[in-house]
Amino acid sequence: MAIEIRGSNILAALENQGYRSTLPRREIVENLEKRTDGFTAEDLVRDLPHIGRATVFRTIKLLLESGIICKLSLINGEPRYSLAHAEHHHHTVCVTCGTIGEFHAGTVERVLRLIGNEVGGTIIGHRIELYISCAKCTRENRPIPSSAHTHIS
Amino acid sequence: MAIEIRGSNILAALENQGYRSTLPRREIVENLEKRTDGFTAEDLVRDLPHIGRATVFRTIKLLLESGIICKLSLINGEPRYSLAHAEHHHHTVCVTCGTIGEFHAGTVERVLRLIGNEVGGTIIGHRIELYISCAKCTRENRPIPSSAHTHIS
DNA sequence: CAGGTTTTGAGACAAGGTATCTTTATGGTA
DNA sequence: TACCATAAAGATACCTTGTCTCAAAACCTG
Repeated sequence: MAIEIRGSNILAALENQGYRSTLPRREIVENLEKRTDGFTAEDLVRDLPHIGRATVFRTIKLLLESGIICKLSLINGEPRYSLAHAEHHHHTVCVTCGTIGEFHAGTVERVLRLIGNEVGGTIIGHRIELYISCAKCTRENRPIPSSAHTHIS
Repeated sequence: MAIEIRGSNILAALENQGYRSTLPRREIVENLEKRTDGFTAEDLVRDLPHIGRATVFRTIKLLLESGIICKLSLINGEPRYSLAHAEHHHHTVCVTCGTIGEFHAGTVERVLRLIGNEVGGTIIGHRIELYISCAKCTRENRPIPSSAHTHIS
């Protein structure tokens, strides 16, 4: 039931922006609402083989622009999408199992704003990803890929 | 002269890691040292047509792993490389002209460390990009592409 | 300068995404 | 409810950013 409500919310959000509620869009939204972790565009393509690849990508773009999903990078740069649970937030990404979490930190935002002012010009926004080995992977002693360290600034 | 010295430093760094100092590598290093802003792999390929594309990408990888250059994302996700001027730092990226700057903020690092601890697990690293309209673009009233706002979390 | 190892270049391949073009679905309206 | 203008879908070609393979060339060391 909760899912039903959520689904209609997302579609309603799209409709409010002037987009039509079509069958492919409904199926894509329904599919990604079942997901509790990051996913790729190809995941959706595989799951919904009767929907064209282009449509999947177009819908992803729409959902990104509406802030319903976010796009983020694994430590090696691979893209992942994830449902947005909060208004403004960033992601923790486990480098070994790929699990994605959300966090928000006012302090970081404030500091970035200060830096932006120092640099001069106008702040548009920022991108932050925090790479971790998650609690579970750490507990299970899952090895950190050595390549991990070469990927981050 | 300064460039000469720098060039040999970079090549020396590669040699210290067991890599050979070859003509293509020397030319690539020389080329990217002339650059004062972000560049793409294709920029190098175009500039050095007698060097194979694979070699350019292989050398970029080497330089990334040695921390000599960094890889970052424009606001739309397009990759850019830039010479690393400081040990650990992040980048400001102008969304209108693409100019790239560096900054370092201990506060941000500290806060991210705290967040990592809260989440549990082990911190591996982070990625931060601060998107701005740089001082020059702001002064000249260069319009922010509206798409800019749809690309950031 | 011979020999073993690294590196290169050419080109095929792969992932992730966009553009184009024709056909189909949708939603408003008579 | 049927009609119509328009938005969206599907198929497919294409693009960008890389990576892989494999034979040939370049390096270094003795």
